Amino acid sequence: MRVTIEDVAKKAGVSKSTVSRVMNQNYHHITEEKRQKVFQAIRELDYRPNALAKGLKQMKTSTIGVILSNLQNPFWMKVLEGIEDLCQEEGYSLMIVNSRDNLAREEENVKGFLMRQLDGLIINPSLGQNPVFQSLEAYHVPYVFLNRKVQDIQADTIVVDNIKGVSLAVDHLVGLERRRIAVFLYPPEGISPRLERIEGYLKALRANRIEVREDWIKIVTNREDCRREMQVLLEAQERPNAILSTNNMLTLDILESLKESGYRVPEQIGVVGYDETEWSKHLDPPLTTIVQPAYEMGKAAVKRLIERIRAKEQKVQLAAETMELEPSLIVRRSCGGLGD
Amino acid sequence: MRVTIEDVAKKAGVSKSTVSRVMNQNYHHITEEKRQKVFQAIRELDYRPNALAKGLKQMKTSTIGVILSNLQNPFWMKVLEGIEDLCQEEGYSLMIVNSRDNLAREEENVKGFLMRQLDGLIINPSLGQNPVFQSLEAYHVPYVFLNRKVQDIQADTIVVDNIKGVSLAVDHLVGLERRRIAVFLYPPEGISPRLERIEGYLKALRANRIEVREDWIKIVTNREDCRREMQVLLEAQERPNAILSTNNMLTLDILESLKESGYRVPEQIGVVGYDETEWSKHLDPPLTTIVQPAYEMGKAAVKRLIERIRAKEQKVQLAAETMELEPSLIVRRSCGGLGD
DNA sequence: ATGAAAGCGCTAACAT
DNA sequence: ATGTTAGCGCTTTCAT
Repeated sequence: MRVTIEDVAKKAGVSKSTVSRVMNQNYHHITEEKRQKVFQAIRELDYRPNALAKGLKQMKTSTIGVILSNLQNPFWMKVLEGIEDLCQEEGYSLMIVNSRDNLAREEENVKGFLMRQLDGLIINPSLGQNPVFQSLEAYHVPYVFLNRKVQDIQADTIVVDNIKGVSLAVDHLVGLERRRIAVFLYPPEGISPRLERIEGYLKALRANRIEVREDWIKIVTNREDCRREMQVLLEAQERPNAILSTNNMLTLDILESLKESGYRVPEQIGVVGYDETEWSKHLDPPLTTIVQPAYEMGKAAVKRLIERIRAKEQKVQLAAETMELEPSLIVRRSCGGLGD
Repeated sequence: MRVTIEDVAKKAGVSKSTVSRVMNQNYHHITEEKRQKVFQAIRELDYRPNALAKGLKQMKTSTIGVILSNLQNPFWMKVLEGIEDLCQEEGYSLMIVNSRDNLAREEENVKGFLMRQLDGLIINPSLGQNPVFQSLEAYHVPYVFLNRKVQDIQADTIVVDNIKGVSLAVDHLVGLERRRIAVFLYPPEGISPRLERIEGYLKALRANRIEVREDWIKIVTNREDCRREMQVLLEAQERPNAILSTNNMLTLDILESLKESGYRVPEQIGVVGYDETEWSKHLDPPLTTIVQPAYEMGKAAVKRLIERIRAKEQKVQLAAETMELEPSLIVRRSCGGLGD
């Protein structure tokens, strides 16, 4: 059988409560002698308290659930690192799941977390609207949304300023006399960062007095699509001299499509990527990217979530907040102009 | 308050047991009428059973814990995908943690999982020996090791044939008349894949009647180190004409060091990487890599783990097994010879 | 076919 | 300072 608190109590010759108190540092005036006995028994039996029983009794699990929409994307791994670091510091364990941008999976994940009585949730929502999010409110579970804003739900949300990010890139390109800028993105589908990036693109062009060309806004769903659209773009009479990518996976497809078409970067066409990764500097050519503060984003989410958990414990209301972080730009060689 | 089984029972006008039976499809001859009532109550109250209570009672959680040593490495994300897919199919939830190759963190993680009464563990061990692994045996928790063999512990282990992997690479290089092969690796420190890859290197050289040069075996710990060792290598009188990397992160550092030294790949020196990634084909030049079947590895681990969980339930013994998967080679341009 | 009740392992209020 | 006990929410045996 498994070792329980009862076994420890017997071995130490004390009651369960005493063991419990020792375990939880409630040294409610416990004699040093008994304390030592308990410690010894715990060690000898290699006792580990049953977290289920403890959680059931205390109505809290000291565990935070994280639902990410895409674990393959290294951006999220950086975010996760921030989450992990702060959680560890604050004494929370983590339960991480991957919704893979799939509504059904996301719903499963939320339900699973709800049943497990997690203390709080950090969610990078798959798509605009998942009905299951309503349950979050009904269940009074503290939660924070990451990166994507969810319509019709008043909730804490940590985002990065996408308008600013894109404008950083556009201004950089314009500074290099590359004013003929096409943009590639995945289908917006109501997903806030995508919408905002396209909005930022339009705004930035306008600010630079560049006319918008609808046919230079390329919405693609996969590699094939990207390749096809790239061909259309490059075979047209008027060609862009720069491409703005809005996603780091998409950037790889763009680079590949360009390479296949025999286009040289940056000589014939410049490329700006979104999200800095380990390999950005190793691409051919090294990539100029818009950097989002991923690690900080993770930390910010945990910080806010813990505030919310505490507020709930103390039964105080907290208004929903949107926290916006600042992106920046790393200039490498993919847009030329750096004397190479 | 939270909705409990009692609330559902009251609302449906039945006992808790009946609700429980309906929930768990133990339709132990329950009248259709009551069943419907229960379903309705569940729906109206948006009831979700408390997993802690359920787990406590049933002594199982239907949850598998995964301890990975490095979430930053995309190789592990692929493994994770395999794990996720099979777990979902088999009705298990997942709890994923990141030990970051840190013994203390790993110990915390194992203990946490033990306390949470998870049904089984999949562990990519940080280092050769973690004393906490002894607890796994003592607690009779089913577990499987991934990728790294742990000494002195008889346990199921899923690995990839590293000797074969390296020999694939060496033979490829030799076929391209690149017989002067240096190898880079992280400090072996008793970590089996590292030891095996270096062993494979020695074996493969011998098989090709190439003399081993100790000074071409470079053990590095980080980027700086890699850069320094690369300089030593390239400034020597006799220089290698190929480099074998043994890790995908290390490959990036190698490429960077080479670039800094002004060396052209593959013209002056060929490079083979370990582990295929999204970006391998986008590197400069596109990278020839040894591919490990990551997804299959994840699936294999879960498959074996579930066998073990079942065996435990039925109280049958299972002998520890080591399952070895086969690597392969993707040839691109980083070793030249492909008519470019 | 269904309900009553015990009990999983723990904590915390209450008693001493 | 420490022990006794009730109870967290569920499943499951045992009655009926």
